[in-house]
Amino acid sequence: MLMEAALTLVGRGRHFASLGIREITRQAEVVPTSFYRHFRSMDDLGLTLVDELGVVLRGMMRETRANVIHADKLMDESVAIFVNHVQSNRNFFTFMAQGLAGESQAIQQGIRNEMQFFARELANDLSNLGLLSHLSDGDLDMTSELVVRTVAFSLTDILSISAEDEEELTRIRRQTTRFLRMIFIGADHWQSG
Amino acid sequence: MLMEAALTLVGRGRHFASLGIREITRQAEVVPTSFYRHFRSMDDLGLTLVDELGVVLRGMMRETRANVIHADKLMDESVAIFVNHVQSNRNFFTFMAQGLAGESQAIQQGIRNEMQFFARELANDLSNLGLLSHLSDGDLDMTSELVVRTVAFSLTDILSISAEDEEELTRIRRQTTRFLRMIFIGADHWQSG
DNA sequence: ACAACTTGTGAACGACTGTACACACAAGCT
DNA sequence: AGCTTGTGTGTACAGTCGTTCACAAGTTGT
Repeated sequence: MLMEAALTLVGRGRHFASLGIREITRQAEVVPTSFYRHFRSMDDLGLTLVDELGVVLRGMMRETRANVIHADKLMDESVAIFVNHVQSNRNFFTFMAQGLAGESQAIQQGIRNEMQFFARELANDLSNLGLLSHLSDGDLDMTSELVVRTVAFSLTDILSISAEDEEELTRIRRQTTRFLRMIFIGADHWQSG
Repeated sequence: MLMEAALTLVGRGRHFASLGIREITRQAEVVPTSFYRHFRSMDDLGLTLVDELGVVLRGMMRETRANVIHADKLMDESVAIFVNHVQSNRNFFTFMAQGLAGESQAIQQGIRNEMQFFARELANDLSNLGLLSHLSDGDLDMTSELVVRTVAFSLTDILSISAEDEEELTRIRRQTTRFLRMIFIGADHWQSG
C-alpha cells in the first residue's frame, strides 16, 4: 500500500515534503509507474492521508467518550488515551505534526480543519457533561481550542523522544495534564463578556 | 548569501527539508560548488539558521521588555510586538515553525532549546515584575512554558494567512490575547503543591 | 464467452541531483 | 615580494528524479 509506505518513511524520520514518488513506490515494492494508478500527485496522496487521519482522530474521540465517565479523572484519563493513541499510530501523528507547517497549503488546511472539528466536538462534550456551564458558547469554543492546541503541542514532545522511553513519557503525560488543569482553572474563573 | 537564499525559498512556500544544495546556490546566484565553502551539509546550514533565529528571538525579548512597563497592558502589547516581529521576519519564523517537526533532529532540538530559553526568561521577567508571586519556581516555569507554546502555535496561524490580511491578523491577535488571559487567570488561582 | 476496467510492468526520455577536482583571483601577513 | 587563506568558477560523473507510453494479467459485469 502506497499510503502505508509513505507513513513508514515518515516514521523513519523523513519529512513528507521531501519524499519522492520513486522513493515511495520503492518502499511499497512496486514499480514507479504504479503510483499514478492511485494518486495524481504527492499532494493527492497527502490529502488522502489527512482523510485517514480524520478516521484515527474520530476513533480516539470515541474511545475517550466511552472511558471518561467521572469528571474528576477526566484529564488524566483523556491525556492517557491520547498518549496511547499516539504511540500506536506514531507514523500517522508524525505526519500530522509535519503537516501543520508543511509545504502543501491544502494539507495544512486539512489538518487544521480536523483540529477545529475536534475542538468543536470537545466543546459539545463539555457542554453535555455540564462542565464550564457558566461560559458563553464562544468562550467555551475558545477554551476547547486552547485545550486542543496544548495537546497538539504535546504531540511534538512525544514524537521527539524514543517510543520506549517510559520515563520521559510519564513526564510528558504529567506536564500535559498540568497544562490542561491550569487552563480549566482559568476557564472556571473566566467571566464571559 | 546562502542563508538568505534558503530563507527566501522557505518564505516562498517551500519546506526546508525539501531544499537542495543546487537549488539554494541557484537562488543565491552562485555556482553549486560554492556551497561547500561555507557549509558542510544542509544540516549545517540549518543549524546556523537556528543560531540566527536565536538572535531574532533575543531581539524580540529585548523590545518586549523595553515596551511593557504597565502590567495592565502587558498581554496586548506583548502579543502585538510578537505579531510585528513575525511580520517583519516572516521567513525566519516560517523556518522555525517548519523546524519544530522537521526532519533533522538536531535542528528540531535547537529550536526546542530556543523556546525553552525563552520560557525561562519569561519566568524570570514575571518574577521581577512581582507577577504570579504566589507560584513556586516550578509552577512559574510551567506557566511560562504554556504561554510560550500557545504563542508559538499562534505563529502557525499567522503564517497560514496572507501577510496583508489585516482583518484576519487582528482576529489572531485577539484570540492569542484571550488565550494568554485565560492562562494567567488559571495561574492566578493555581495552588502550588 | 466476451468486453470493460483496474492494477501492475518494463523500457525510455530529458532534466536534475550531490559531490569531486583542478584552477583563478583577491586579501592579509611576513 | 612571496606565501597562505578564503572564496568563487568550470567541468565532469554517476546516480536519481518525474513522467510518458505500450503492453500484460487479473477481476467484474453481462
